[in-house]
Amino acid sequence: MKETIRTRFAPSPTGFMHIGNLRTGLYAYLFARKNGGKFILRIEDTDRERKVDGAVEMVYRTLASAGITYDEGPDKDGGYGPYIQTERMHIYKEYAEKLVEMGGAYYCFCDKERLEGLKDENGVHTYDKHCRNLSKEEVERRLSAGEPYVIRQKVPENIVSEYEDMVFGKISVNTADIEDGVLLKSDGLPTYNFANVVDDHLMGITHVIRGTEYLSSTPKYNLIYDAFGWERPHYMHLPPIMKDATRKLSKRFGDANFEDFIAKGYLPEAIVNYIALLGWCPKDNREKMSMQELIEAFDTDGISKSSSIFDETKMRWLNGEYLKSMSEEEFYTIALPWIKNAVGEADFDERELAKLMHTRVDILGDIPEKLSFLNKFGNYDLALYNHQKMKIDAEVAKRAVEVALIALKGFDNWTEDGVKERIRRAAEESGMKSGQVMFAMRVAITGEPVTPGGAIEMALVLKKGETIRRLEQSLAMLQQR
RNA sequence: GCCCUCAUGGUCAAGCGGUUAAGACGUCGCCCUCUCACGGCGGAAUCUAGGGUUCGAGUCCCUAUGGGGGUACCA
Repeated sequence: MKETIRTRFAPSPTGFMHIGNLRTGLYAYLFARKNGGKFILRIEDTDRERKVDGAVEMVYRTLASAGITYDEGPDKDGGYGPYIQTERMHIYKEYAEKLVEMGGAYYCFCDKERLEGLKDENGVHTYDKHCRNLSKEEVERRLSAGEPYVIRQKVPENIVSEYEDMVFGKISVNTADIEDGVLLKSDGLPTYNFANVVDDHLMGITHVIRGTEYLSSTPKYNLIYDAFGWERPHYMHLPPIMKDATRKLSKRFGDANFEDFIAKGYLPEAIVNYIALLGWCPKDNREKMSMQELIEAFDTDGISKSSSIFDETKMRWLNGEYLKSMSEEEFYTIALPWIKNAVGEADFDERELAKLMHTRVDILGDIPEKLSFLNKFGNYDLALYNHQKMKIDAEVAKRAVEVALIALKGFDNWTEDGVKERIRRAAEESGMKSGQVMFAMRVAITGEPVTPGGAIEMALVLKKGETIRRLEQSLAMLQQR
């Protein structure tokens, strides 16, 4: 029987979840789901210095919002727990000692000063294996004398350690380039590397999916698996997501985290969809895909080896596609809070506003700016009336605005057809083109060069009273020039 | 320094020894049109460089260059 695939996502709770991190989790999730396996969440919180309060909750919230569900985790026991690293602390020492017994590691009593002295001209130091061959007796003696120690990995000398990465292919490193790294620190806690290997093994992880920063150190981890006599997992290393050609997306790049994008008015599905495409391409080149479609299409083959640059412009577009594919009702529901926020106390028809916004925004955060004309009207530049193609300028506009004002002042059928027809007739009667009148009217009642809709739409949204008031004010401005 | 690794338009990318080198975003132009947007149509723009291998190389090999990562009692 084929083994059940188990992948894990192991974030450190050091703040918000950034996009690169989330993508790693997403791929691990997709791979597990695609292959009918299990996806496990493990919290790696051993770095007490960088630990941030509330960050674990943030991980839960982000995954839930992104639609990434896990089968096992801190709050979902699957029999391989605990799933929080600090709760597993007792395990590592035991395994480190066991490894010493098995000959894969050794006690080291070298102090900081000695280690410092090992640095070469580049400030890089490589441990000289000073304690590697201490006699059993000496180790016992020093241990019982209470000397501080660490446990180091006993890396086999001069062999080539290699493995087959699922995206990068064969990776091989000569052990001469691998130092006898610390597995257990002098405070009795494991180093990340060691904790990772032990946890992955104990949790039955079959496929380790993580960033390329571990690509070249994986042979070292494999040697630990070997020393324990454990089966090595499969590895899938993912290239980084960059901010630009030379800089990785980092937590310092403020907007690169999930929550901020949500706050800017992005849809979680769109973010997930976009990041899925950063570094992976489905066989059929589809772009807009639901989570279910991503799961079905996901394949290791389509994963790229080179890093990719995060392009918010494209994510905006994708988000816009999601918005546009919504029904009027759906869009209204999610846009309402943003519209309310833009409109404030003023009384406008939010459904109409939602309709106007639907095809005009890529992200919900664009709404307030697009609706600013509702509550803001005052002196504007009369040059706005210049439009060559419409054959119009302020002089022509004066007549046009007057025509519109007269036509609408006593008019009560304030509907799209009603107002439109009225303006059309009035234009005709005055010998002007209806386009000219509408153009001028639109500017006259908004004071904006660009508006989310034409004169009629603006008039309907502003309602009669405000429309007339603005027409009068604009006419006065035009007459005074 | 040493080790690992990557390299197709501005960006994401397809390509798997023979292609007019896809597609998408962006950009530019046109159409639609009361501005904008939506929608439709069209254009410009890419194989880092040099050596091999081969009848033939974006595709395979080597070198250089550039980028990323590692080289910690960080993760």
